[in-house]
Amino acid sequence: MHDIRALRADPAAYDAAWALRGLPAQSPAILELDAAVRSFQTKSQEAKARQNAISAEIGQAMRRGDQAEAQRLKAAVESIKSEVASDEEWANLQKAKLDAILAALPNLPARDVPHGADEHGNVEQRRWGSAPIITAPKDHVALGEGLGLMDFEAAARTSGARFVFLKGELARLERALGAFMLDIQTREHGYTEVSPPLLVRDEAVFGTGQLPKFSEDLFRTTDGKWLIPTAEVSLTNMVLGQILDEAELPLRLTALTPCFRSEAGASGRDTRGMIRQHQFYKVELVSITTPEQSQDEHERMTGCAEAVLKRLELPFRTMLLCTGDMGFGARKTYDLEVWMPSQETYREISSCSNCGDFQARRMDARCKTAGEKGTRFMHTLNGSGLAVGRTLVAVLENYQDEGGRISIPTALQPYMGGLTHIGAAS
RNA sequence: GGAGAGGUGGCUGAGUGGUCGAAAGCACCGCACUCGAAAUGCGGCGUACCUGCAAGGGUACCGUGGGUUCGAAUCCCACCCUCUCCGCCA
Repeated sequence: MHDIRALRADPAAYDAAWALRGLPAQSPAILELDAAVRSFQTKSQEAKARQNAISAEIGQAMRRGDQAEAQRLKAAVESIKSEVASDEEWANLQKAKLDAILAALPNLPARDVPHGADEHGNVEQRRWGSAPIITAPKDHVALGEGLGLMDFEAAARTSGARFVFLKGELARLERALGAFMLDIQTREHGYTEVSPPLLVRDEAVFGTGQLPKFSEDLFRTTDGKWLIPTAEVSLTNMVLGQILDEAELPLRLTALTPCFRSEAGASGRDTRGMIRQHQFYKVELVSITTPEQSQDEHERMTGCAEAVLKRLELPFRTMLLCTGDMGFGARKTYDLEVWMPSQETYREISSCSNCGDFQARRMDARCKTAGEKGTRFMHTLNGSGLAVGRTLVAVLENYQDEGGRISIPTALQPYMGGLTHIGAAS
């Protein structure tokens, strides 16, 4: 959500920032509605003040038993009443239009975000590790099915496209990865582990920005709740409507949860394999900070995500997303992309965003210093640390050998009961 | 799912149609007293928005949204949430 007062003060800056995201100028329509809202609000409030004054007089007349005077005043208030009602109705109507526009407009990019129309404008920040040398690498589907531990056909029968059954060591590998990541983030990076609700209400999904614009990307239950597309929704909304003491910040929260996405706009993309599923596990990182802390926290969080890939010895690169490729709520985003040997390319495995006060305004989540007057909106950040499904794919592909066996990354072996390989014994 | 109770300011808790944005207590802030502190006394102490150069003025908010009324924390309707008991259940 946007600060209408800041927009009023410098509409050109807003239009310029939205232009970087490919949007036409928004401020003329917004300012016109805003002016209409305020003029009718002022009118109705002034009329209401007159009405309240007369109502008080009626009270006094009734008290001293002057029925005639009371009746006279009641008649006098009639016309004011209808005036109040019509002005108020019109103000509310314009306000609703204004809110609808503001709620659907994306966050403004931070100043240091590179300009660009799409992913080609993203800028590589750093690169870690080197691609393993594998002759004729198989993709994770061939590997998983070859091991007899990955079954897309059975999943299609039970659930349709974009689902999978993992079995045996692969099911365990998924569980191991989740636990491994969670342990790193909680024990080494100071995040508090949370087990959050997977179903949330409209307010929560509005707060993080998936509603009202992106409802078609989500699954909805018959009683009107939403399956979370990421634990970001549950975790960030823990502060919905709250006022926190700044001394408590930053809040660092992490959760391992399933994520549910309809992938409505992605038909035909990544149809093969586990890259793009309706359901996947992810370890999410969320930080709630003061306005001063969020920039440093963003770098820190990105490092927390990178640490997992380093520990697993998976080659990756860190990209700074350009203005045209960022998500709705983000001011600045780093994507982590892991090397996928079968595709000979890097694929997104984590996305770390600083949302500034954008989500906090939508959630009405504020902070204050104890003893001081006034509140400020918090800053919120979220990042994957990491997407478990895609990490599993990356492990399979990067750790395969010619025979289709998978060696287990050293750091992960304790989580696999000491197992060193999946596949034929050696 | 059935029956009942209830949601008031940072907290406890009064208030069932008129000067209630809301008693009182606690907490907090300032001042006085004190060498200092405690205790005590006095004063202050919500949020958002509109308007105004400012001082100030105004509107709204007692779970949420509607309604009745000249006037609603108080009456009516719907919804949300919490608690108790019964049933069912991982």
